Amino acid sequence: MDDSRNMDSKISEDLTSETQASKKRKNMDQRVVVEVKIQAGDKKQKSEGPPPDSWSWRKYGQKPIKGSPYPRGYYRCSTSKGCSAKKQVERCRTDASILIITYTSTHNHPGPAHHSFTNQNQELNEPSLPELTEDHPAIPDQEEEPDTKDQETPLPNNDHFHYSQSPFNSAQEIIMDQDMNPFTVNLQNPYDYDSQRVIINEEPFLYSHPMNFSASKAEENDFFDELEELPMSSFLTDFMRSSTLLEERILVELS
DNA sequence: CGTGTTTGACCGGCGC
DNA sequence: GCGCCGGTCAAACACG
Repeated sequence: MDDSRNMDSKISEDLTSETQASKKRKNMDQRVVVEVKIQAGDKKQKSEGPPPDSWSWRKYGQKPIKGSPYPRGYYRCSTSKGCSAKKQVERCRTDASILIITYTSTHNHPGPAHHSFTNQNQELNEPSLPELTEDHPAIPDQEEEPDTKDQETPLPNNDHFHYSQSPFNSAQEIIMDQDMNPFTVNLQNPYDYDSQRVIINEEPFLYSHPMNFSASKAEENDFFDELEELPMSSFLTDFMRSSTLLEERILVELS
C-alpha cells in the first residue's frame, strides 16, 4: 500500500539527523534496529518454539540485498488486520551470527500474549513507557504516523520508546546510536540507521568480537534456511523471559 | 478451510 | 532519462 510511502515522504523531512539515512535510501520512518546475536545451536530452538513473539508476523516478501550475501525478509504484523507494524529481518553481512531486525511502525493494537507477559515485565521494565503501543491512546497519531509532530519531537524518547517497546520489550541492551553510543559505534555497524539500535546478544561477549566472519558459502544456505523460517522471535521470546536480570539495564539505558 | 509462506512482478525513489 | 535497488503486492502453494 502507499501508507508506507506516505510516511516516507513525511518522515524524511522530520528526521533531523537523518541526512545520512536519506542518502542511502529514502529513510522510512524512524526504525528500531535490533541486533540479535545467535548461536549455532539456537536456531533449532525455533522448532520447539514457543510462540514466536507476542505478535504474530506474516511474511510478505523476501529480497536479496546488494552487498549482503543474505536475503532480507519482510514481515508484517498479522495479529491485527489494521496493524501497520512491520519488521525486516536480515543477517549482518560481516557477522553471520548476528541477526539484524528492523522494526518499523508501531502496533496499534494490544498484543495478546504480549500483554500477559507484559504485565510482569513491563512493570519493572519500562515504567516510562506504559502500554503506549498497547491500548493506550497515549499516541495521538496512533499508528498512522503522523503528522510529523510526533517525529519532529526533539525528545525522541517517547517516540522511540513506544517503538522499541512493542517488539522487544525484553531487549537486553538498548542503544540509541542516534545520540551517542560508543557501543554501537564501536561495533561495526554497516548500517547508519539513525534510529536507535537494540542489541540483544545471547553471548555476553558481543562487544568483544563483533567480527567473526564465520560465514562461508556453505553456511549461506543455512542462513537462507533460517531466514525463511525466521521465527527468530522464538529466541527473542525466550529472552524476554530469561532476560529479567538485564531488565534493569534497559531501565538505565532508556531512562 | 483458514492461515501463513513462497515467489515473481510491479512500483517508486535515488543515483548516474 | 535510464537503470538499479529496495519495498510491497498478489497469486499460488503448503501446512495445520
